[in-house]
Amino acid sequence: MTWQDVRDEVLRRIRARVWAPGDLIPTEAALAAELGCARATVNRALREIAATGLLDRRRKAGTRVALRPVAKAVFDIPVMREEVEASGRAYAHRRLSRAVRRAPAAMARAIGTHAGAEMLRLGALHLADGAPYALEDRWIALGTVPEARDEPFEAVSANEWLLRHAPYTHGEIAFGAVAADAGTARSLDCAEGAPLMSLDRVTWNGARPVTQVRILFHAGYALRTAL
Amino acid sequence: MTWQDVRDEVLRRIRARVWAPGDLIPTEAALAAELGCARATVNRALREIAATGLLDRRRKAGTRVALRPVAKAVFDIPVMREEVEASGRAYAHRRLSRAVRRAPAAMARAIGTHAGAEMLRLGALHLADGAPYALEDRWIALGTVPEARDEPFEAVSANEWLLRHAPYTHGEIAFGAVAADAGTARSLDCAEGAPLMSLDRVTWNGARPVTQVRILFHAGYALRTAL
DNA sequence: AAGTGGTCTAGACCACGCG
DNA sequence: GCGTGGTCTAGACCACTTA
Repeated sequence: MTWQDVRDEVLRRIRARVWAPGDLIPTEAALAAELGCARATVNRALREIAATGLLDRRRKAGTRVALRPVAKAVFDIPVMREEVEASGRAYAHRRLSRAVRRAPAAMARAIGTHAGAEMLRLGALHLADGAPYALEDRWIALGTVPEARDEPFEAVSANEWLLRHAPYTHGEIAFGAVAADAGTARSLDCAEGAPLMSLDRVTWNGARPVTQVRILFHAGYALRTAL
Repeated sequence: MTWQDVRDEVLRRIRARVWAPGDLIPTEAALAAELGCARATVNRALREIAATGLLDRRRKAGTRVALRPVAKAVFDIPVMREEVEASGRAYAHRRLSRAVRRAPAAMARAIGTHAGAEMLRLGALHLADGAPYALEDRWIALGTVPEARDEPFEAVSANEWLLRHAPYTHGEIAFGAVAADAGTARSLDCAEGAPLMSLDRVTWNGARPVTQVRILFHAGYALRTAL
């Protein structure tokens, strides 16, 4: 009886409505005895299921089948090179612009720095087999990552450079839909006003802002995963 | 030394570049000895870190700091009622249409049923404090879920009903961006051509298709998570 | 106060996959 | 072949939460 076996058996009972949504299921000790394995094995199995949202576990209260399973899905955050190469195409990266700027007020608020702080602004285009894949508009906090000032970001993409040189402790990410403006349409070779997926990401290292980036994907891009 | 302590110490060393990307880190046994805890504790910690993509683990090859960390993020799949109520607004649901139809060829291909199979097609609008929140276009496979034929889906939303009556074993989900057509714009109270987030989901119970749904969110909707 | 999940330990065996 | 991670076990103590 491996923990995977226990997990599958528990899932089977949930799906077969042996344990209906809202029901309290047996304790770890009881299941271990019934299935003939150690309590730790049952614990591992139930912990994995709870992580998918199908079970609610609370000390003393026990384990219940979730009333309304909050489906959770793990998405791989796009790392351009991987994503493009995984599809069998050649990845390339072109720097469009590079300038040291003072943080506009809105950005300062968003990342928690003071307005006017020095930042490096980078524009870049990601390509798959030469075709536009995504357009990137990035701000790097020079107060946190001063070495970025001396990096041209031509051969190496900002994303890959930052992964190696600027660790972060936490961040936020959001996907949305936006209409392509004229410049974006030109870069991504799509119609002006075309609906595009956008990705906004902000990362911090402790209390210090590291980078803020907005990526606009080519028309037709979708974020996919299995359930 | 709890597994969280071990995890934090390992993360600290990765961030401090004690172990640089690509480096082989000590074995579980070595770390357990160094940190003064059981190997199982180290295993749990490393397993958790590996799940976030920061470590690569392979038997015999050992554990390495990921060269290009594939960031993974867990998103809660929107369950309308929860999402709306979590924001402090009142949830409501309005059925727009209901009809038994034969599966069009494109849909049959997508979900793996035969063209012409009987399906229940439902249109619905989800509301938050009376304002349009999302527009739903759903097809339910009557061959797999015959009970759906007798359900009006007026009081209960299709999503909530299916969660209780039609278990699924696996599925696919995709987020994209689309432009609002005239009908959608009217339903969601936005401009025609406005960029909207779309969610497409297909689920199966074993080899049998259960349901296919496309949801279009109100303009400005974004899918968010913390890193 | 007591029951339940959360975790640690020490030891063991196994399976995979480099060399 | 053999080193490394993957997992199981049996027992123990702890922490949280609810009754």
